[in-house]
Amino acid sequence: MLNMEQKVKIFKALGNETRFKIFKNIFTGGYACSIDNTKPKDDIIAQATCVTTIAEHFDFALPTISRHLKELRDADIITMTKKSNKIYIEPNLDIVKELSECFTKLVDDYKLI
Amino acid sequence: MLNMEQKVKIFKALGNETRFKIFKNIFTGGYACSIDNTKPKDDIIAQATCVTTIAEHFDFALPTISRHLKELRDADIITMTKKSNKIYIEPNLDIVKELSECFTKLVDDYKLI
DNA sequence: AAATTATTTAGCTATTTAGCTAAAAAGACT
DNA sequence: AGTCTTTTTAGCTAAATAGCTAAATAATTT
Repeated sequence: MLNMEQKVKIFKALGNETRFKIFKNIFTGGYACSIDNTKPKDDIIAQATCVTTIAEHFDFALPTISRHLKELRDADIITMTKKSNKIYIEPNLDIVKELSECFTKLVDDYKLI
Repeated sequence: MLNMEQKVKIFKALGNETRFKIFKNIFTGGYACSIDNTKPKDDIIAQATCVTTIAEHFDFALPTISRHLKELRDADIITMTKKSNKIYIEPNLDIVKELSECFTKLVDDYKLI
């Protein structure tokens, strides 16, 4: 279960327009499933999400995007996997699922008060 | 439906330890259901959540708590209702529910990719 | 009308954040 | 070895944030 500190970190990470958009892009970009574990490791599609690919969708300098990605990774809502000199990025479904359950529980529990 | 700007605002509001704790306190404090609309207006319990009551749970000055509450209200995740010279505070269940559904949808949709 | 209670506003300071450019690091390719 | 690609680190600045105290506002009570 996510502790409070982890939750606050996630909210802080998503509480910035640029990072929110990056996160959304990673989640819904279509090319996001670059290296998921159910596939053989060398099955990486051409447009797989790496830092540069993501940065192309934004009007900020590459290091800025790199820093934002670091923050999303520190909050554990994305994963970054190095393969050769690129870094492949995916959403961390498990954590997002946990967060989702937190909210569901919060709302459900409140109905009992 | 919550638009992006609203979501970012909510995340920013919850992405601070103090505000997160305040929010949690409002949600789970037990005295939170002070003036819900299903009850007659004068049925306000003695310990109903008002700014001072909340502030008592924290080691920060009252104006600091007041500002944090304003931010939670601006993010629309709590309501603040003035009655005589006190302000009664409650979670905004509708918005929290919407947020909850967002996450559920995000996770569910991703499974289809 | 004066005092008390509850809350916000104003104005300050220290810290953090978000952006930038330039340079460094780590691999891969020729 | 040298070059190209990908990403991070360093170091800077402007703006935002989170805390404080003192003062203002608004309503109630005496």
